[in-house]
Amino acid sequence: MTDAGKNTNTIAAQVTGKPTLKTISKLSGLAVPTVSRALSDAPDISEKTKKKIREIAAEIGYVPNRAGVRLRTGKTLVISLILGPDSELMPHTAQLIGSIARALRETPYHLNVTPYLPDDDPMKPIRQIVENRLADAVILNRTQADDPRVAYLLEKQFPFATHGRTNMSDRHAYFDYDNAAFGDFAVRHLAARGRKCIALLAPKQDQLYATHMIEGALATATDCGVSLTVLDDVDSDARIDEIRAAIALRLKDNPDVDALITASGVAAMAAAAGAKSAGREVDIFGKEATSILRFCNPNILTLREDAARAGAFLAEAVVAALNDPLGAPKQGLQVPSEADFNLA
Amino acid sequence: MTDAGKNTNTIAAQVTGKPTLKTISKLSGLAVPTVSRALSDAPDISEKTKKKIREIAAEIGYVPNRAGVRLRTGKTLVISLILGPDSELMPHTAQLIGSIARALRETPYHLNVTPYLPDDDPMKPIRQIVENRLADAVILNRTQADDPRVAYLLEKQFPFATHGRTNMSDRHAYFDYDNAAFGDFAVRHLAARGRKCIALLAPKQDQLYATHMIEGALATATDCGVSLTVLDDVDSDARIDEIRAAIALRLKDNPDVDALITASGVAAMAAAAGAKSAGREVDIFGKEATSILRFCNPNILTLREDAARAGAFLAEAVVAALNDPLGAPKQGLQVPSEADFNLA
DNA sequence: TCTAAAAACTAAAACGTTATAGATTTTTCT
DNA sequence: AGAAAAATCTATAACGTTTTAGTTTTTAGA
Repeated sequence: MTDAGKNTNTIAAQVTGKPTLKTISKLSGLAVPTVSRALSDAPDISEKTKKKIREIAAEIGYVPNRAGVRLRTGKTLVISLILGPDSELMPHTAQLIGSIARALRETPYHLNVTPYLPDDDPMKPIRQIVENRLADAVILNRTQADDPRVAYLLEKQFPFATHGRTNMSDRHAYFDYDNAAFGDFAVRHLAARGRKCIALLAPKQDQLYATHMIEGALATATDCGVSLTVLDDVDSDARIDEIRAAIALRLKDNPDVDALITASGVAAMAAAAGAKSAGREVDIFGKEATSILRFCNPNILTLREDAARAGAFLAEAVVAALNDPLGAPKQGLQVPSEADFNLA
Repeated sequence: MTDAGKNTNTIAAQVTGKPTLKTISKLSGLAVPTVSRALSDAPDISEKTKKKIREIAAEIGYVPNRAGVRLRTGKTLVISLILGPDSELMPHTAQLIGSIARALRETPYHLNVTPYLPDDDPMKPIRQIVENRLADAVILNRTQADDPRVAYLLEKQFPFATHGRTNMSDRHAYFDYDNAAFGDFAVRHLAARGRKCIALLAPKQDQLYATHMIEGALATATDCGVSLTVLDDVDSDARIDEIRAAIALRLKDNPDVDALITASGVAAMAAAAGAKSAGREVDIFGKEATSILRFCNPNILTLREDAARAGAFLAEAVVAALNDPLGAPKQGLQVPSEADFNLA
């Protein structure tokens, strides 16, 4: 009744099924390519036409069919996050994933998770993605200094960004925690608390983050006039019980150590337990994602690593690389600040 | 030199670019649709032809182009995991994601992560996926008893599986932790330790998992002859400091309580802190994902919730639903066992 | 006013797949 | 052997998009 007098119903009402370019084409009387070019703001379409087409598209809620785009252009509109088995155990991985996915919502890209197993070749998922064009870009979660995946992606000129630096970092987008600044901060703080003999827990493998941490810590230790030992045969990525046992042993070997710096919250916890079992009273300074340690073991000093920020940055970096393949890769560091610090 | 005498190079060597059905068609002398039907094991292709085509496909490493399939069939080969903002804070979310993705590797499906924000309408991502066919199925991470997303998906007959039961659970695939058994286990264990007056920490909202926990705990409490109080105005999902404060208050109100059951590891930790600040000596029994509490606070009793198993199950369940839409939905419960138990 | 140039639009083709309907070959039956 | 039936294969078309190479229309220039 209400619109009985009108001979033109709303455009939207005339549409049945999911709208396509063809729908808009019929509605506007213009050819399909014209509609396509209008929506992509091509220069050879008049402003008047563009406006009309955009209006119709908005009214009927046109959304491009991804399969069509993908088939025609070869672009997948997918960004793949490569997840190693250790990633799943890191407390901040979920935040990383969530924040990447959330940032990508502002873009046409969707986030895809590609896992590999401990006994898998880490190259396999990457190669599959590149060779079968399963994604337009990838994000690597935990990189090593000399990461073969990074070398491969660089060689193939496949867009990517990494969480963690590598030896090839000048050539790719990354986000990393500033572990040198962390080392500095930790040593400075421990020195201010009157500690004189600090030990730093480093992984067995030659990891770049450990290198940075050690560099930062060593420089500041010299500065502050405290001693710094690197316990470099303890694997921070090892199981918590192993770390505890190793720490206890090391403390016995180093009777003067009165403070410990660790690379993760889990290691900090293990260190606290190890110190306790060795009957030693030491300060522990760790880096953690959740700031739950403050609660669980208030004697542990921590700096918070912001996974959400990392994810948002990586998403932006990788999209920037896609939009401008020749531009300089976006690189970010989270410099720890007082605000990230959990006082004991 | 080595193969100079051969007039037939390997087939693979003749192929340039990414192989398609057309490539196989040319190589085999058969029409493209024949190749397609052979690879999909259609009944009207001879075994001899199938064998030949499969061999060629294997040799040149043919992988179907997803865009082609998607455009033609409407199938996306994507399964989407819906991630709420709270999911990111749960310690087992990363494991859940990883295990789903890993299980899907055995299938043609890829895992896609779709997040929503605290102030977003939780229905929005679901509606987008269903309306724009962005995935063939979805997995919901944390469901409420009366989840509107579940109602919507059921109405639309869109395939899905949930992590956590709902009021409509008989009609959809799910995996859940058996919280009734957890309640039973916890009460039984605490009673065996000589505790007489147990309090159970339940969320403010009417959550199904809490209902189950309470049911299980109550029944067993009667059985064991211990008293059980439900502290039902404490939100287990609240911030850790709030829980601590609330617990401390509640303990003062209930001077006889000598044990606490919580739904999560975080809550258990908060409860431990609350008990301490109230100057009370109580047993804490919680459910956790990482079994790190045993290390961090060895006084907390926990049962381990296996997120990896949940993920694997959900992946299988959702693929089963896609393969057989009319079949009975797959439903799984993780029944806690002694093996999952961390002794104090 | 007529022509040349610029602007605005369109026709056709292609990306890789699969469904439908039809064509060919082979087998079976009388 | 010939016809009918069964088995096997193929031609065509379509999914929705964008690119290329036009074609038509408008504007500018003389």
